Amino acid sequence: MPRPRSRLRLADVAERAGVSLTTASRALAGRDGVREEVAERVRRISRELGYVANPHARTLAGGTASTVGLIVHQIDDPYFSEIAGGVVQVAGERNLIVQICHSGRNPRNELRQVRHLVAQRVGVIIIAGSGYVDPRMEAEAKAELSVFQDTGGRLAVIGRHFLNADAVRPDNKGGAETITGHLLSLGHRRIAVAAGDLLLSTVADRLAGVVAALERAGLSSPELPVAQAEFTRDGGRVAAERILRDHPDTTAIVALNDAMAIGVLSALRAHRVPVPHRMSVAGFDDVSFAADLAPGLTTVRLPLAEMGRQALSMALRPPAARPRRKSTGHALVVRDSTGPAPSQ
Amino acid sequence: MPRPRSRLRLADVAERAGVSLTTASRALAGRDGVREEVAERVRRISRELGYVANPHARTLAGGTASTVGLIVHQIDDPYFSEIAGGVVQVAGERNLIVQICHSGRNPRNELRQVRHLVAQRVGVIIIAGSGYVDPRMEAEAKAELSVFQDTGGRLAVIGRHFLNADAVRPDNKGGAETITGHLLSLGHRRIAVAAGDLLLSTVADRLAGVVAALERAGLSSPELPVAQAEFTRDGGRVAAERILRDHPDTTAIVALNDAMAIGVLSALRAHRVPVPHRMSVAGFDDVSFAADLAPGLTTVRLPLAEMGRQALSMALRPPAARPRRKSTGHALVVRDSTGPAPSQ
DNA sequence: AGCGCTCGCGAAAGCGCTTTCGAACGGCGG
DNA sequence: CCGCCGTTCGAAAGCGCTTTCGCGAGCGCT
Repeated sequence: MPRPRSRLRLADVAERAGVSLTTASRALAGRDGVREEVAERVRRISRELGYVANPHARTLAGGTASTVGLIVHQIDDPYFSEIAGGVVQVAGERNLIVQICHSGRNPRNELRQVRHLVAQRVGVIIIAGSGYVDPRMEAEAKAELSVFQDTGGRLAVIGRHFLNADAVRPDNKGGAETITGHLLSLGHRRIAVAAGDLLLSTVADRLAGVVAALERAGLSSPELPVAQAEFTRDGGRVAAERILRDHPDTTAIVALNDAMAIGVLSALRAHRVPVPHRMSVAGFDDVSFAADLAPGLTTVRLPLAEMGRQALSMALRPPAARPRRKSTGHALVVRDSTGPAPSQ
Repeated sequence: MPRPRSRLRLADVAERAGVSLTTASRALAGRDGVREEVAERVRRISRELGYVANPHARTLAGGTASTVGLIVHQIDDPYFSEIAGGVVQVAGERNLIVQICHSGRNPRNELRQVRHLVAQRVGVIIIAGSGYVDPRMEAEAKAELSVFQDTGGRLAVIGRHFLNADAVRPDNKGGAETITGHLLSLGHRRIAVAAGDLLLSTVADRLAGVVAALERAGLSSPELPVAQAEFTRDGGRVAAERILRDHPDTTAIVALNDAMAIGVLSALRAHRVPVPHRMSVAGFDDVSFAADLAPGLTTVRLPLAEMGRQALSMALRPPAARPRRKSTGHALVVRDSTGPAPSQ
């Protein structure tokens, strides 16, 4: 589909302002070497004409696009959509454009998306969501991203480890310790975990937190029942079924994210297991509607939107000598899905 | 941040293949005028070298970017993130890039985003979410979008009216009639509505459906209590408060989307109004976690992800003479938030 | 053999912008 | 009054790609 020539070029603005293309460019870019009076005139004319630069031309000439690539596992997962909300907000304020890609929790796919973004010459890449402990994939992605950084690209990651990248890191281990401690203090001793793929670093970290809390309480962790399934609502359902079957005397389930917790609650409802009287359920993330579930979900609050905002803000700051780390706080949010352990 | 020259140019591929730039370009684009044997060689070399075209150069030279712009009110609203999920999925399959913008339900902002996308030379724009009945704004946006279409851009809208655009249209009126009918059949007569901004076409359409159902049942609609507030969870809370205060004998509230329904439920819980025994609540959209609320939300199911998929697929098909319309089905989903009207 | 075709390919002209390099100008000291 | 410098601006060279135009070769035809 052939498009007619662009509607309004910088040359048009320059002509109207009675200056050269060069001067117009400099004026609008705020470069110096242009008398303030002239610059102002160019800006005014540009505004009057409604001129908007062609970003492709700009990128081609200049090197880097004013675009940020955001890689999430799945945008319709509230965890990611809330993070994305934060990213899009900051981007909007700075007139940047956000490109969204799904990695679908698939390392190969993620690599592909990274390649895509690099080919696009985006200026910033933000990767949200856990990395894979799978070393081979991780290595390939790392290689690709290092090239990206070496050529001036800015990288920030949320909730995963990555050498040389600015990182926003929720305290997964600490949060898991906190919530496990909450259950212990309610008297629970037979605790089970609904976990996602253990190769996901987030899952591994949170699980480590649960184990740490149990050990600190003097409970031997080797026998900790860990039901591994997808890190989603359906996975939570599956995990809960398995726990009910294999460890029927469990009194509390820690789901390693809210999505799984929802699945767990749903499975428990199907099995007519009263929550929290017979079984306590805890989640992690505090996605926006955790409060509205039946029953309200006790969980660990992570400032998701804020994390997205911080990631982009960090990436946008001039590159530091050493990668920045921003640890986010977490807070225990007690609602109705947890209660005292049944007195047996 | 100056970037070194691109890693690999089409010229490099052409040289290695022993053909001219022109031929290489044609070969990779699948244009004819190049012997199959030569084309195959170019493709092979390109693959071996891992060549990826610079999309900005391509756009600049060619006219249109292989990018789709998606305008949503707010990406962390499940209604939109589920739609976005569908769009991103189809885009991923076709190697397109999705750019997300927030309009924040603000007409002026939406216009700004449209301008931005047009300036970006995106090939496709998808606008999700209701339009504004505000004629002035709408007119400006229409002008902008018409230019976009005239210059070969493809436009699709979801859930709003727009001349000349392919559209995916949930049956807002019909769905609202259905759910109102459900409440009527449960014996409710004093029904109130929690509505968003009436200037939003979605709100207007759904409200019309409620009114139509009531009129068909012989109930005079002029006295229908309509509490207008933001089209969000908070708005739902506000609307519920107002309904409880001004129309204390109401037995059922129709919220015009699930977000408001959640707010309504939350307000009712705060006021200790038992749902559904004292008050039935119905929503609209069936966002993914409506089933997990307390109590499970009776609502109208819209195939949100599918709507996103359809919108992009439609926009990608070669332009038709007349704009395409795709009406989506809807289904009443009865859960626990609605029940028989209290016997007074 | 000579003519006009078609077919396959390459040279070159942009697309709209940024940036380098050099020109013009005015002010200054010598 | 001349030369030098700093400042302000413009001409032009790309950035990497697509596309128009034209050339030359090979074909069938008269």
